[in-house]
Amino acid sequence: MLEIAGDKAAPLSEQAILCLRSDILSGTLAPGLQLKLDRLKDHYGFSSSPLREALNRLAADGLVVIEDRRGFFVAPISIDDIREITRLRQLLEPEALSDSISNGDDAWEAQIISAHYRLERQEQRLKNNGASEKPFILDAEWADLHREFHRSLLAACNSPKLLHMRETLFYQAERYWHLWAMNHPAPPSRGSNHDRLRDAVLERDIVRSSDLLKNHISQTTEIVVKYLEQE
Amino acid sequence: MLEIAGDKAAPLSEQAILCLRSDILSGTLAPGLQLKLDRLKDHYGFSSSPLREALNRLAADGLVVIEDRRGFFVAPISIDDIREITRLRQLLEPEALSDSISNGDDAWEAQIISAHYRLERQEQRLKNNGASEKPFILDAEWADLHREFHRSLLAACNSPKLLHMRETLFYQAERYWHLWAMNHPAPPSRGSNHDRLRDAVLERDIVRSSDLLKNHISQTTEIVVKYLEQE
DNA sequence: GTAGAAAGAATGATCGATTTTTATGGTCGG
DNA sequence: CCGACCATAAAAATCGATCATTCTTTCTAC
Repeated sequence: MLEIAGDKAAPLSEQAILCLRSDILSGTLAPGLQLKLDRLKDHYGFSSSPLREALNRLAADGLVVIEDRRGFFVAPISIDDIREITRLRQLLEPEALSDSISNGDDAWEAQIISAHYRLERQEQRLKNNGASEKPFILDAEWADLHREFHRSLLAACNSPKLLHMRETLFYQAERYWHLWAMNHPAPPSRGSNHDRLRDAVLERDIVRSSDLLKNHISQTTEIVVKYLEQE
Repeated sequence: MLEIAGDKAAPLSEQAILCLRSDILSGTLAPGLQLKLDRLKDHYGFSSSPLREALNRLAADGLVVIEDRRGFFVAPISIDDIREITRLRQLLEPEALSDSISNGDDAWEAQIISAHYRLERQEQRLKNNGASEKPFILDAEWADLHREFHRSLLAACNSPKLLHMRETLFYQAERYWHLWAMNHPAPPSRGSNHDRLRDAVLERDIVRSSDLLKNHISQTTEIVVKYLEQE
């Protein structure tokens, strides 16, 4: 049976999730904002049913909070919150990474190399583009590739639940990075982190790569927290 | 539609969650079963909108899986799955417990003592009731009290996200306990586990209580896994 | 002038019907 | 007898309208 392109349109509720998540992560929908269905309907063109479905699922990811009979709100942000996210990422990601390194095969390695290469290329492109004053994270393409690189590192972990939890935390953290980046023209300039991480993982050095990963997570969070504190 | 009770009625979608979760945990809705909306509508009396909302939220808890355009299914069970649940519980629960022990105040201690007392009383009642051949977990009241006791131990942990993750895992594990219990007339007879756990926690002994908790988790899982393997 | 009640508007929650998509069963040509 | 193909039935997805609750504003009484 041949696969025809037209058939596989995702359900509207899925599309709504993508739109909403994207706008929440980018801050277009500000933290704390009430998400009124009428507004969303007008803005996105989805009807209320798929929107409610999307909002319910995003609530599970911690990007939306539900207050019974009062509606949906973009999850608020706080220093405590990003600290919590960081702590859990530091607990879960090394666990997943250790698994992944133990189980990964050639295809897994290849995927990592590929993802890293694409990420690096995009960084080069951005640097040359005169947009060099803009932090990478603000570029949607970079954000996708960055997410994909980190995912590839853990892809051989055989615990779907662990990966899922880790993914929701990653999304939650991304929102803070955006927030920081929007107020900071200077790029983070910690480019070689990903290189070292990739190398340590490919060398199957669990201890070193876990440390690098934990440091990577800490560093990013510290930058964000410093910014939030001075607000 | 007459709603007699005052204004504090939960939304139908919330009620639907409770009904569905209860029936999934108890096995009334068997693992793997497709949850057709028409059937659910007839059986529970909710309309499709609240049902879909409930199913979406239960999917976030891992009790339901969604297949796009094909519907909702009760999450399947497997040995790998319970092992995964167990592994994550062993990772998260000690982390939360350590927090809780560090932060807990008198009210927290009192809550633990109270929850433990109520659990023990219910166990006594069940033992005397001639239903002594039935594992405790099959008694809905016991299951609630048991859940509450474990929750109380961790209640002083200051990471809501951690507690939430831990809670979803606990629910997922409960389903396996039920499954085992339905095929085993003999009670588990590991009664003093909870006593020791309570004492260690109240003594603020993080190491010992973490060990006890991890053992408690392992023991239960091993029983379940042994049962599943012989199937 | 202010508190409290009540009307009105806004919005979430729910429903029943309609539209799309998937599953099923039967027929035909090989 | 097997597999591709169509027709039909089943079910999910979606929609637009209605119902119920919460929020806002207005009005009245003190």
